Parts: sequence; structure tokens; C-alpha cells
Amino acid sequence: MAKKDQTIQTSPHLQIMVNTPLFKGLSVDVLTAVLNQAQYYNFSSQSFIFHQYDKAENIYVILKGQVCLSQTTSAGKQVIINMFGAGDNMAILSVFDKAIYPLTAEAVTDCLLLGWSSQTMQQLMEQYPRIALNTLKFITSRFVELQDRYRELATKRVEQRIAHALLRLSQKHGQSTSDGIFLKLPNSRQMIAEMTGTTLYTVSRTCRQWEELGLIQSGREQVTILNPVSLSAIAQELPQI
Amino acid sequence: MAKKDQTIQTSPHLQIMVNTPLFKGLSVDVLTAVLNQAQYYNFSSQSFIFHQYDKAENIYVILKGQVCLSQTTSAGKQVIINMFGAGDNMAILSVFDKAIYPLTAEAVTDCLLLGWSSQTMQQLMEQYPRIALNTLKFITSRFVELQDRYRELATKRVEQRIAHALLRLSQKHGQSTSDGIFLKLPNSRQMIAEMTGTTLYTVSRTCRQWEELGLIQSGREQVTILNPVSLSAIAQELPQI
DNA sequence: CGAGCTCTTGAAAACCTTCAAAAACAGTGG
DNA sequence: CCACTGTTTTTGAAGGTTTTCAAGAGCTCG
Repeated sequence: MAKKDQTIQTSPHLQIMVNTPLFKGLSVDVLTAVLNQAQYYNFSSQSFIFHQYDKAENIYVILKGQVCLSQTTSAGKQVIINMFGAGDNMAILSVFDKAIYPLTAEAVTDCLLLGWSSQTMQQLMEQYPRIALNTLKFITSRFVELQDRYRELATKRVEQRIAHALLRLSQKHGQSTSDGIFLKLPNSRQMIAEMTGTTLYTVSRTCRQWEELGLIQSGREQVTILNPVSLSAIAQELPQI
Repeated sequence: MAKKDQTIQTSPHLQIMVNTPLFKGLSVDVLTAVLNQAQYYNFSSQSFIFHQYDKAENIYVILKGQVCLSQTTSAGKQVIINMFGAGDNMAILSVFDKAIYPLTAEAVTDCLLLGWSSQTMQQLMEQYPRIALNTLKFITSRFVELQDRYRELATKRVEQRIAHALLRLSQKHGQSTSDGIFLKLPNSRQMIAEMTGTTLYTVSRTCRQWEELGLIQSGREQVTILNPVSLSAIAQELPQI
């Protein structure tokens, strides 16, 4: 699935590298050194970047495309832990020896990634401690985020969780249009269900209801958020505006 | 609440320091240097070590006692994220400037902690990069753990989650007795409920049922696990043994 | 021995899932 | 262009799980 490709022009991607959490604050020289050690990877839509339980070999930065990170339970249910996009770092734990991917990464769209092997990244971190500290800071913030979502899952009702998930998705992956924020998601009801710990039926009913109220406009594999403010009010269970 | 105390004999605690994730693999010299920068803190049972939203100032190692980490929702519900004990590290994110505690830490029993200020730990990490790498490894493993619990919350029924919570607690905080593994928990039904995202009523019913089946023996503020194997089968929804 | 917790229990209600089936849609090939 | 196919979404009805509310029982400690 993955095709290595060394001939891609780096200039448009440099901007992403400069801003990605792992490499923030590095000098151009260091950044160039880091880039020289990287390999480009292409993954086509719906292909797998890595599988849960595989030996963790690479650490990635996403340059282009959208990646879905999910876990599968022993009973076969899927849970989507996160959706990543351009600029996001992935598979941090690969820097540790004998690490195992704790989840599966699937390309939702065609993706272009930059990757470093375990050993390469270990060396880079030793050579440039700033990278290690950046990584620590990044993973800590991800940890805090996940804690918040854990609490949400433990305390909020399905409707609120769906609202929240839509808002999070729209912030990260949405495109502003004249109507509102447009979201393209393959198999959207199913996906939203797996992000919020519910079923596609409940998501469908909830979205339908919101469509009736004019909060969203939804169709096959896409949702447009027309009224983020009301949606946010639902997410927090505030009295409706 | 906190009383600083510099006169405590370090010998019995040194063993804990050597094995705590943050300081694993450090030479005795380095460990001594690290210890010299630390301060001892005493917290009595039920006192707060820090509050959610406070400025994060200290990073801790627990030497003695049990600490409950919880978040409070805007609606006032509590969610217990973790229970820590001797040897555990706490409030890692304090090493970052302007960090805010994302949760509240309450001493469940009388506690003795070792603490370092933000700046001190930053300096230590710069001076001994091994500490930074240890921290990265530690927080990564905590992250992976939390992901697993997130999935559990999203996919499993209450009964299974309670079983899992009891098993986790017993592993970490239980005492082996002739009958089974004994767990002391103040306000146990309520606490278990807050750990599993359910209500104390449901926990009570579930525990009662397990007691009838002879899997546990439960009383006021305590639970003894008599049959961890069956409990584990319930947690995984296996056919009963 | 009474006050205040903690825990249990029952009944009703709310919430959500499951199952089944139909409708809507996109893409394909004739 | 249209019928056909497979996928995605919607909808209804039934059922299961869990919460909520209310009240009582049991323990502990001053």
C-alpha cells in the first residue's frame, strides 16, 4: 500500500513541518537535518497505515489527507479514538523499543506522510533534546484532551456527545462555506456513532431531528453545521437559545 | 494542609524512588542530586493536594498513601480518572510553563509525597535528559492505558465496567488475605460509580448480586474479591465458568 | 442511643439499542 | 438515459439496560 517517494517538492510542506508540535522551535538547519532523515509515504484512501498490535516501527507527520485512528474490541466493535489531519503527529510511541501500535490507522482520504523509523527518531531526540521535550509536551496535551473526552463519555448523554463530536470535527476538518461549516465523512452516521460510543441508528435520528430544527443540513456522507452556537448549547446542555 | 518536612529518613523511600517511572535507570549519584532538590509534603486523609484549574506548580512522587484524581463537570458530577498509590508519579504537566492542573487530587489516606517545583524539574530534565525520556515513556504508557479505558467506557455495559474497575483496584491497591483480595475504599459504592460512569444505585445492585453468587464479599467502605477469575470473565463478557 | 453516613431495594421512567424493513442515493453498464 | 446494484440513511416498534426517585435498613461513632 505504501509507496516511498523521495522526489516530492518540500517547499509547500516545510510550512507544515515548522508548525507541527514535534518540531516547533527548531532552527532551519536542524529542521533540514530532520527532513533529510525522513521518508515520504503515500497511502491511498481506505488503505491502512498500520494495524493495532503490529510492531510500532515508524513515527509520522501527516502532510496531506485525513487519518482515522480506531481500536477494535474483542467483540468486533470499533471505536474511533481520533481523526487526524495535516500537521498532526502520529504514532509517537514508536520511539520506544518493542512498542506495539495500540490502534489502527486508516487513510480516510489519499494521504501523504513523512515518516521516521524508531531508531532514526531516537537518534534525533538524543541529538536534539528539544524534539524530546516537544514530544513530551505534545503527548501531555493529547493526554489531557483524552481525559476530557473520557469524562464526557462518562457523564453526558448521547445527544450531547454527538453535538460535541460534530463541533470538534468541524473545527479540525471542516470547510467554511456560505451556508456553514461543511464536513465530508465517508459513512458518516456509522463514523459519528463510533466516535461517540453509540449506534448509527441513534446518530441518524439525532441528526434528523437537528435538521428539522435547522441546526444542521445533512446528506449522504456529509454534514453541514448551520448553527454551531445552538449545537454547542446542546453539547453543554444549556437551556436552548 | 501541606506541611513541609525536611527531616524524614530517606532510606525506606529510596527504594520507591529507584523504581518510580520517572527516575528509573538513574545512577545513585544522580538520584541523590534529584532527591536533594525535593521537598517532602504531608497531606492528611481527605485533604486536597491540588485543585482542578489551579496553576500547576509541583510535580510529585507518592511515597505513602493513596490519592484520588478526579474531574468535576460543569453540572457538578464527579468522575474519578485514577487512583494512585506509592511509587506513582503525579502532575507531570507541571513541568510546562503556565500549565493548569486538569483535575483535582485528594488524599484518600494520609499521604507522604515528594515534590519538585516546575522550575526545579525543568532544570533536572535539562541536566539529566534521561529523566525527560523516562517521563515521555511514562506519560505515553498512561496515554495508552487511558485509551483502553475510553474504549471500555464506549463499548461495555455497566456490569462489565464495574468488574474491570474492581480488578484494577485490587491489583493496585488490594491486600491479599486468606479469603481473597481485600479493598478498603471510603464511600465505596459512590467511588466505584464515579470510576465507571454509572450511579451508586447500580453499583450497589451489581455488588449485591455478585455477593449472592459468592464472587465478592462486600461491606461498608470495603470489598473483598473472592473469585477474581469469574469477575474477569464478567469483565470480558465470557460465558460464565 | 441517636445522628449521620452508607448501603440496599422497589417501582417507574428515561434513554438507548436492537431488529427489521423500507427509502434514498451514487455509480455502473447496458 | 434508465434500470440495476450495492451502500448509506431513515424510520417504527419492541425490548433491554440504566437512571431516577423515594424510602427504609444497617453501621459507626460520639
